[in-house]
Amino acid sequence: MATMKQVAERAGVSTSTVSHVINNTRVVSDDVRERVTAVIAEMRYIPSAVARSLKNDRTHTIGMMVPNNSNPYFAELIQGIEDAAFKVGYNVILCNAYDDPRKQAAYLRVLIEKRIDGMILVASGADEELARLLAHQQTPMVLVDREVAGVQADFVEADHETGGYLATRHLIELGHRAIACISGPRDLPPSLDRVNGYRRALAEAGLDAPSGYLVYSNFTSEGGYRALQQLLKLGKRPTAVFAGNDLMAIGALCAASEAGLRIPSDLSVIGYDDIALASYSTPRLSTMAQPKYDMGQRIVGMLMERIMGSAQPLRRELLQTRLVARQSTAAPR
Amino acid sequence: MATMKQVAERAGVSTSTVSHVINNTRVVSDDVRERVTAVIAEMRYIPSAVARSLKNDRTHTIGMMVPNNSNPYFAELIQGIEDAAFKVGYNVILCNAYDDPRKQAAYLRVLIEKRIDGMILVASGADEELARLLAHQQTPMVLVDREVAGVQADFVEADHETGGYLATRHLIELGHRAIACISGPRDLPPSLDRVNGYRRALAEAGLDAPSGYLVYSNFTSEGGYRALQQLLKLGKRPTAVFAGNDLMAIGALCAASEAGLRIPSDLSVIGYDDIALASYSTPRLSTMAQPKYDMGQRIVGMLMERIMGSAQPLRRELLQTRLVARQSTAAPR
DNA sequence: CTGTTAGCGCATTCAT
DNA sequence: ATGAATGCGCTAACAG
Repeated sequence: MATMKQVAERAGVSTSTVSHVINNTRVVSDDVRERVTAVIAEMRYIPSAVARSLKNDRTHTIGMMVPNNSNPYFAELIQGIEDAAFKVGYNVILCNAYDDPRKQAAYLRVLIEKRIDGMILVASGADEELARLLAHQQTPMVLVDREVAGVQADFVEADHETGGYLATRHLIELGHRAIACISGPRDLPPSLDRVNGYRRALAEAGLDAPSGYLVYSNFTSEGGYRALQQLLKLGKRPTAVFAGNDLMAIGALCAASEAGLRIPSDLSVIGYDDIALASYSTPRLSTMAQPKYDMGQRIVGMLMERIMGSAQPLRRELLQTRLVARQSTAAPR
Repeated sequence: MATMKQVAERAGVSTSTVSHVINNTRVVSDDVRERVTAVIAEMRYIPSAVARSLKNDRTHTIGMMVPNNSNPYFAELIQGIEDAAFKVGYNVILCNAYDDPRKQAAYLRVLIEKRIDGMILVASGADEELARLLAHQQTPMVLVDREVAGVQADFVEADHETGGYLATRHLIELGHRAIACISGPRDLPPSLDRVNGYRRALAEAGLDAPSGYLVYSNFTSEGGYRALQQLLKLGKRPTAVFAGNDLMAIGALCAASEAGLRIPSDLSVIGYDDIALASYSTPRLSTMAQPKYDMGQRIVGMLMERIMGSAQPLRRELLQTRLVARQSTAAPR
């Protein structure tokens, strides 16, 4: 791989001149500029970002840690972020923590070694190692969806409590009174916030939910499938279900269908996230849309401000979700 | 951020000694080793991979270019790759080309600047720039699913032709004779290979497909949805459909349902990929499973061999797909 | 308008 | 068993 020195020699100029024509950072005579440019093309010289980073103390790389890239919510979020980052000249290193705090800490360490300029963290639980690494680290960072104890950083999330509230309100307004909830893991704040919204809506409407109506599962289709099977065993079946994410809602749709229930006439189901496939499930899924694209934009925007050295106080951005009523919800019979 | 030099000073040793205790690369007295280790911990020193890369000419980073991370097939593939890479001490920089050859070329250039050790490319069309960059580049690379004209590199794919053939055979064996095909874009070889397999199976069974039975669309749910609507307008409706990927199959399921058709009694649908959600569509989707995890392992394995300097001839790995019969296919009435 | 030089943080050769 | 010195490829301050 050609180096700048070789280019300089071949063009009969100094490396600093080559550097300046590449970066347009000082005046260069047309004559010389042309010659250098020609040599660069001829030798197919491509500058080394590694050397440049060492010199400049900037890698133009950000790290993105997510629990699981296979969850379409994260995949879509990542895409928005990768997109926004590319536009401002940044690349993203993707890290799947698989909800394993140890793996997450190991990754974080590697990212710091690589001297990423900034970090986007959708945390998978926090262990000591993580907290310690983060505590003494001043790498610009924005936390998404999940705060980390003891870590001071900008934070972005879509209002889960209100989302859960609005989803449940939607069901109530359709006339449902027996409304169950399939929640994500009980140790994840976003899950709990959504459940809190669900509860608030019920309380406000003077409804009460039998204890069996709230079941915790994990954020997968299988989780939703099993949870609905469990709900269907109840003596008094719910007429509507609020699922903590679309994956679970789709699993619930599947279980309902296999149990011979018609959606939405026998059972209404509403999800959360509005992943791309929610528009094409059978039937099309009603859901609370998270502004994933907007979130990606803002997350990158906030991170860039920090990277550029903004010293403003920590920010918390609370975005709003939006009800998307499709075919999986209707009035009870 | 602390540097090795600072650590050395504080520990009262030379930088070379610090380097050696960190990398365990020469004998160091227990006394000194302990002292250095203590100072490292105390100063929270974390070595710079940037400087190390400049020196060693290795970044322990690979670039991964995909058309679109939001397609679950790619998301799951990425996950396997990222997983395998992590195990051997590599990170992956994710690049979404959005089927835009120009963006792809721009990304590639950046990756080369960053001196990635290897590249995994699921190409989005090839433009001149890409070919030129690649042609004169000896970065280890493995191509996935799509070859690039003029580029010599290892290649991995799951046998699309056989996959299409087996999917169609499955339908034929169930007794279908009017079998349509919803294909992906006509400019993508994997699409065409699957169509070829479809045709071969039909021919072998002595069946012919009216021209309207083959419709090209794009690899999204919406694409499948629209394509099925189009098929349903035909005078002689098919009794079964082979969709080029699961996203399209799920879109087709949605369209069929909205048209009042029952799956699989009125219409059988088989997809391709076996994305996680295929197990939980309504009804559960029959599909050709691509060995995504295995592919990820092999892709990374091959790439690592190249990175380690293996000089063996170019390889083509053709993995096999597997029929997963679920509830969306059955005998015609 | 252009060249010389120092140094970014580290690994490694050569001495001792 | 340890240290001094060099250079990886680049940018930028300084000099002319």
